[in-house]
Amino acid sequence: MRRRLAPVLEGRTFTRVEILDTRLTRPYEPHEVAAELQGERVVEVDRRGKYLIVRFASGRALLVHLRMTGTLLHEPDGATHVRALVELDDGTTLAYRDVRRFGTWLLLEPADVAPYLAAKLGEEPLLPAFTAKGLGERLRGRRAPLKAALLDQRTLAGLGNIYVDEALWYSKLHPLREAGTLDADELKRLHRAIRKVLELGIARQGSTLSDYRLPDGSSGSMQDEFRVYGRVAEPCDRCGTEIAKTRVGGRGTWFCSRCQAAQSN
DNA sequence: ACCTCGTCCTGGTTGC
DNA sequence: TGCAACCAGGACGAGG
Repeated sequence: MRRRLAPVLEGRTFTRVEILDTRLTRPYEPHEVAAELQGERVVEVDRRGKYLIVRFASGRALLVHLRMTGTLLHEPDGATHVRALVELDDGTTLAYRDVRRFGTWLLLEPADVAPYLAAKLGEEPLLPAFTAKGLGERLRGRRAPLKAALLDQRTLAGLGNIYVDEALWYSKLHPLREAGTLDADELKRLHRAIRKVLELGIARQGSTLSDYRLPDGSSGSMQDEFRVYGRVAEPCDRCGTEIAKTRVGGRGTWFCSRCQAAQSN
């Protein structure tokens, strides 16, 4: 999304902003945020974890979190569930569509951007600084299920329910494994698997299960790469055992009970 | 400090 | 066929 949005937004000025959903900018007034955004010029579209960061020449930044069903559409054609509209100085329009209304827009002053993100997010798993050893340090002493620890954005940034299940399958680790008990080899496998699934997700441009779209309206294809997510009773691609479904931390959880044994290997 | 769970929200699916 | 109940989940606040 960031990669597709950057060429559309960078250098553009927000000439008119209309926020249609009062939930989007909570707790701030939609019309006040819209007024503040008007006239801002985009210098960069950045990303941190699951936040899109629209950086303006003023130093301020708009943090967009798409949550479940948010999408940013350039030149939308008859889109439904449009929650905000941005007119750009090249005459084109950016629409924010969000069926479930979980997404958020937060406009931050220059000094607040870095501290806000630092408080909410752990390391970026695709940067060189992210290591298996570092991952071990983040998990050390934690008694929560491994899956729950990985879904916590402060452990590392960017993994959601799909990517955690996929990463655990690749690393052959059980979702209920106590997070702090992984040995060096398991951490190495997990580290590799996390990078693999995120890189695959980016290459496939995300998973379109129903609502997710790229800014040009096209679909992602990561759903075609799923090894476990949503595949209950289908055979495991590695061993043929039927994929199991359970709940961990209130989330649907798919795994192979043979490949991902409860105990360490 | 850490952990778990309920809540928000809508539309698609399931079950009677 | 119609309608109610259920399911999907990221982040956050309450409570343990």
